[in-house]
Amino acid sequence: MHDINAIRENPEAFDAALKRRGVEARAADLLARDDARRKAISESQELQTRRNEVSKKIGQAKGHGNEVAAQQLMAEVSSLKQDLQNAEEAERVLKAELEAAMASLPNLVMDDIPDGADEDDNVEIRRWGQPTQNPAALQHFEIGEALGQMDFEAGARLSGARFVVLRDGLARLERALGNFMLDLHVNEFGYREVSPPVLVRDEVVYGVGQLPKFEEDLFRTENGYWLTSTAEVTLTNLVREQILDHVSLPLRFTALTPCFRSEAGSAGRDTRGMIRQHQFSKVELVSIVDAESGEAELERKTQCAETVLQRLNLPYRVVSLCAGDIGFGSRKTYDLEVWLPGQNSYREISSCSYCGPFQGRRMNARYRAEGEKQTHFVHTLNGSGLALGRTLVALLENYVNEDGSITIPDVLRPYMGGDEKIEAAHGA
RNA sequence: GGAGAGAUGGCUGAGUGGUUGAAAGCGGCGGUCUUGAAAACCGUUGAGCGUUUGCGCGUUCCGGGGGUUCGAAUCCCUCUCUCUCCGCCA
Repeated sequence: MHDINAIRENPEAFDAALKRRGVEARAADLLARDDARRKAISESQELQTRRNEVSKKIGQAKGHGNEVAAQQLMAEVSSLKQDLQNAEEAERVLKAELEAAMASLPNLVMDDIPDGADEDDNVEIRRWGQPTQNPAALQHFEIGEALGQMDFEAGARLSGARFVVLRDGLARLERALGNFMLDLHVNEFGYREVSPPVLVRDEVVYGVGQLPKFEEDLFRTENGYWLTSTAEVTLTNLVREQILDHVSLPLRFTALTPCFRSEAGSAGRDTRGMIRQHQFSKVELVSIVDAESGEAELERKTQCAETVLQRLNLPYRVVSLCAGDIGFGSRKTYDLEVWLPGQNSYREISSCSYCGPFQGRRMNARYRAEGEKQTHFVHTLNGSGLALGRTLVALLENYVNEDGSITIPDVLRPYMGGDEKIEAAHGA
C-alpha cells in the first residue's frame, strides 16, 4: 500500500517510479479521489461538531429537569440527522474507492535496480562455483525415476498433474535438506524458528500484497481459508497490527512449510519434473526491520541464502531483477539461480526481496523509537532459503554418478544417518 | 456438532443510554525529598484522521462491521475471537 501523503507531496516521483514498471501514471487520479475524500471528511466532521454541541445541551437540560427546553433542542438537531448520514456515507464510499484504487498498485522500485521490461533485462551481479558442461547430462526426473524414488505417476494418481511422490533415499534427502537449512539459519544467522499455519484468512494474504490482485494464483478452501503460497505470508504477518519497540528490531523468522500454488498462467511451462509443482516445501527467511536497515538486511539475507548453496557446493549466480520483472510488493529483488547441468542453464532457486514499508502499511505493523511518540511502519524482507524441491533437483543433476547413484554432500550426511550415497531402491 | 459465558486503555478491572477517551489500582515517564537508591508524595502517560506555519482546534475509536437514538462503551443485528460443559477426534 502506498502513502497518499507522499503521493501528494511528490506526484511526479510517484508516476515516474510506476512508469519504470510499465504502469501508467496514477497520481492525478489518486489525488483527485483523495481531495474529494478529505472534503467529505471535513463536511461530516462539521456536522458532527454541531450535533455533539446540541446533544450535550439536551443532556444538560434533561439533567436539570427542563423538558421543554430539551424538546426544543431535539427538534432543532433532528434536521441534521439526514445530512449527517449522507455525509458519512459519502465519506465511507470515497475512502473505500481510494483504498481500492491504491491496493492494486505495485510497490515503487528502488532507484538502483536495473531498467527493463522482462527477465531478459535482469542483471547478473556475481557467480559462484564452476558450472559443469556435459551434453549427455541427465535431467533430474530421469535420474530420480531411474533410482525408482521419484514417482510422477503416483503423484498423478493421487492428485493430478504437478504433483510427485518421493520415496526412500530421496524422501529422506528432502527431509535432510530442510533440517540442514533450518539449523544453518537458526544457529549461524540468528533466525527464530517458527511453525506457522498454512491456512489463513483474507486480511493476512492482503497484508503481504497477494490480495486483491493475485487471487487466481492461490488455492482456497470451501470455507474461505487461503492455502499459503509461501511462509512469507504467515511470518511477515506475525507483526500485523502491532506496535513494536525499536530495540526489538530486527526480527528474523524462519520456517519450513509446504507451499501451495495454483500455477495459473504457467500452463505448458516446466510440465515435466519437480521444477514447478502445485505443492512444494520451502525454508523461508523473513526480516522485520526499521526504516534505515532495509537495504543492508537485503544483502545479509541474500548471503544467508547463498551460504546454503555454498555449503552444498552447488554453482549459482545472483541476479538483480529489473523493474519490469520484479514482484508486486518488492522494491528490490535478488534472485539466486542454481546451475542445472541437465538443463544446461541457471534456474531460480531463491528470491530475496526488500519491500520497504509497503507490507507494513497494509498490515498496520509499526514500531516506535525509545521515548518517541511517533510511530513508523515496519520495513519487511523475505527470501527463500531455499526451496527444497528445486534444491533436490540441483543435487541430483550435480551429484549424479556414472552408475546413477547420488553422492550425498558432506554437510547433509549427518542428516542422512551417515550415508554417503543414494542408490537405486530394491526392486526398482 | 449441541448448550452456555465473555471481549473495555501496556496490564488488572469499574462503568448499562447524557459534558466518559472512559473510575480505581498496577506498570511506564517526569518531579519533590535523598549523598545515591528505595519508600512516600505530586504530576503525567492510548491509536488514528481532518484542519493549522505553529500553539491549537475538531473528529473517530471501549474485539470488527452495520443499525436504533438528538445523543451509544452502555440497546439491536451480524461477524471474528476467547472460555466452560457435552459429543466426536489426531
